[in-house]
Amino acid sequence: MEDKEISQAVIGRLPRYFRYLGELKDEGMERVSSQELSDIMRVTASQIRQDLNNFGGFGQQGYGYNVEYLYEEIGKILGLHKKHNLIIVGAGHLGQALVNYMNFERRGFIFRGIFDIDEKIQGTQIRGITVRPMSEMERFVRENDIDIAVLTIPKTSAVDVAEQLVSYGIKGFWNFAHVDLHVPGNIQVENVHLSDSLMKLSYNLASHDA
Amino acid sequence: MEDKEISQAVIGRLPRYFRYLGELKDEGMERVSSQELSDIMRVTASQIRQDLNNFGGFGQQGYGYNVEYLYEEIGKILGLHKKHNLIIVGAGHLGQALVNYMNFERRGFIFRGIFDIDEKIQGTQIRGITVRPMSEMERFVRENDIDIAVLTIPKTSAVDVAEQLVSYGIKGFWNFAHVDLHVPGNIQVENVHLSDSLMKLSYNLASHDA
DNA sequence: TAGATTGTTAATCGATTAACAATC
DNA sequence: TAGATTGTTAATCGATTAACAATC
Repeated sequence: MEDKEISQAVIGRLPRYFRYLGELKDEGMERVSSQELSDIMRVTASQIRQDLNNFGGFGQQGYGYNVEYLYEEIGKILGLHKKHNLIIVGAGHLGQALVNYMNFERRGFIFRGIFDIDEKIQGTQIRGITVRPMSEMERFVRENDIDIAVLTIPKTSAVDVAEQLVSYGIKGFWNFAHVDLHVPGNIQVENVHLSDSLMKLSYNLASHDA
Repeated sequence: MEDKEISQAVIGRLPRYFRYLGELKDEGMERVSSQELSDIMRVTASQIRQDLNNFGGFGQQGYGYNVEYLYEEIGKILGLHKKHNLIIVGAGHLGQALVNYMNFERRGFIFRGIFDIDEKIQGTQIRGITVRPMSEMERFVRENDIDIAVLTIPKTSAVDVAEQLVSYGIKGFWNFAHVDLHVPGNIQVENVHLSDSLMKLSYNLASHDA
């Protein structure tokens, strides 16, 4: 979509800009300067302007940025104007928690199906969505235009399942399994490694006692 | 604990080293060179050596690194030899999922208490832990040597609750609320912003269609 | 000893910050 | 027009990679 490759450092900051602009919008704020946003978000004004200018000139000299416009534009950059069809693989506690969290749907990420190997929960429903056996996964993915698979399964099976899903046409993974997936370069993987996150906290707690 | 400040970039890579070394150890591998590890983990050997040397010389010229020793040392650096007492604030689906995930306890993160404002679930148990009212939180934190609070509450209350918890003596937050906490500099915050993560995936999917 | 591989210094690359001309 | 603030170039800072002497 864009010409030059944008660094992941910049992309990682976009959702936070989006969040703060959404809040300012809800507060009825009409315009904001990079300096004001800098004060609120505690990043440099320079970084804000540099980041935004990777995608175009959204501001106006002497005025600043229109809050609602910038909010909408960042939303588009993030692809939030597009709908995504998701499946969850692994209907354990975490998988259920994600299905039950409504805010993702508000942003266009729609849970279409849930799959699990456990026969005891197959056929049950989670927020109105039936838990299906893995054997139905291929057909379901192909017939329902699924582009994202959420992996909330043990790491032992995650790599294999991911490989299968790639062959079914999945384009992106939201991977909660504690393992690195190896997928072709055209497939996107976003990892959420909770234990890694907790270990970072642990390190920072320990090193602060110094 | 360490002399010079280590960058968060390095710290962020430690859990991944730890994970791979644990796997190699389980496979019975005795020694590993930075080059071998580089091939497996797909990072440069140079980066591995640089990262490790922030904390000391764990290897031996001509030999490489002893897998088990390095694994243990990184564990210590990450503070995993210390126990942490945790409370969960917010007993919704996500809070419950975290309590039910046993692997954190294996690493020394022990869930001691669960708190929620919803009277209907107060008194119920999640994996043997009673859900308590918020009014009991202060006493519980002080009497049970709680150092980490896991926030799985809506963002509207997270900032206030965090401020209270700081006054009760909490040292670190594992924050799943979609808001930035403002806490004193001696308090550690590790954020898990799931919707930010999903937005990054969305961006990368969209930009790949280009 | 010879070969292998670390620890560490130096070179490169990329990201952040500062500065300011362009312009609303 | 004068003031404000962007867009963008230049300077700085930090992180990554390369190279190699030290050494097991």
